[in-house]
Amino acid sequence: MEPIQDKKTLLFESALELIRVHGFHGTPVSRVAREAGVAAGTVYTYFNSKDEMILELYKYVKLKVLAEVSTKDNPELPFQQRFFAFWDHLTSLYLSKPAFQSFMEQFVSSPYNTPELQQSTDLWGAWLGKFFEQGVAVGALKPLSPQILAIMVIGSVISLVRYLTYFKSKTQSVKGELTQIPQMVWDGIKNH
Amino acid sequence: MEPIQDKKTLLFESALELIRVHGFHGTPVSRVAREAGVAAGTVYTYFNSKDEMILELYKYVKLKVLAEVSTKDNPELPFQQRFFAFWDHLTSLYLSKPAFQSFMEQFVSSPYNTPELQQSTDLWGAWLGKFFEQGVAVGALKPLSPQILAIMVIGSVISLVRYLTYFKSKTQSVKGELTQIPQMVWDGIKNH
DNA sequence: AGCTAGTGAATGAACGTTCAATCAATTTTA
DNA sequence: TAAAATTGATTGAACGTTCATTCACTAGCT
Repeated sequence: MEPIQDKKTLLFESALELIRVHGFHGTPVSRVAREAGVAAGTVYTYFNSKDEMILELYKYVKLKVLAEVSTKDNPELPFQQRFFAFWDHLTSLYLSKPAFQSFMEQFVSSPYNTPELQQSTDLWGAWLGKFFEQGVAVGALKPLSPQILAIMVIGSVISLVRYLTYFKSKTQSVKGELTQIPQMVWDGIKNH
Repeated sequence: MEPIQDKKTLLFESALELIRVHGFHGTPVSRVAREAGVAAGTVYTYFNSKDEMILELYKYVKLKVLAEVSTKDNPELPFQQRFFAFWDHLTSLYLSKPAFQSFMEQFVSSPYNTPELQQSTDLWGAWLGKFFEQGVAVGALKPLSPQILAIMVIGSVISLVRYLTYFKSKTQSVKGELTQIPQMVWDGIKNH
């Protein structure tokens, strides 16, 4: 846990956790404020509206994910190794911060998300694009557009994490097999 | 389009479309009623609460998906062929009924969804399980648990459909490559 | 003193839900 | 058969609550 920097971050973290449990509509602004230790009105010195807060929260989380994954990537390594590391980092990030995963999923499937928003400058998307581009460039990946490759990979990570979240109990039997998922994805996207 | 059977179905369809556009919270019961051509109070002769309506809607949609996909499956065919047909049917169902896809995504990532609900009897999940089991049994798929295989496949379908929904314009460049996604998934899960 | 940040009670709109009244259809009675 | 009674679905105005947002006021800092 990094130290809380400013009040905005405090509000973000408070909102994240509440939204994970209760969803957007189930988390009143007043509650976000209270959990963050401030009064309801204070939220409006940092955001113009609840909607704006949620939009900024989305950008905040995306940046955090980018920071985590990009820092741990080592472009010197052979691409296959980078891929498995990437998979691992993203999966464990989501598993260790369930509020990230939950919020992102809720957000992208909500009316907050629009084609315009998705196409606006998106550092995480850009980083992903470059990552898979490099994989293609060095001949490790099938010569497909980075977007298509990202679809494959991110989709599987999300499904896997969701599965683990909803079937915590049942997973004893299949836990051993879970490590095979990145291998399968790799088999699907690798060249030859 | 099948003819509208009863008022419940009418309410379901009305709710589906409204939720697709405005989300759960953005669609008041009164609006669902109005679009269905009934008064607000009428909704409560069919459902005990808005929440209950949404839970039933979830089951309704899952059954529709199951009906569509299972009817079109032909167990006589070689498994690889069944797999590509399955992929195709599920993808085009979601693309042709955006409200299905949108509602299901919103639902599963919302607080409505619980581990208990996911583990309660689920015909669609059961059908999927059997489908992939058969693939393993005939030696077409890697010997993994059906759940794991389902994660891989469904995850990619969802990501693909979501991508197409949010990047309608950009897809000209990559559209040709999209057909390669099921092929990649197949490469990942097939035996040897 | 002046300024900024923070407070939290107050406001008003929106929403889920209720319920007395209405209506259409069906059954009973004469 | 015709009138009367019964039934149950439907209506929509009204209720109570919740919540986002505002704002007059306060606290703390320089």
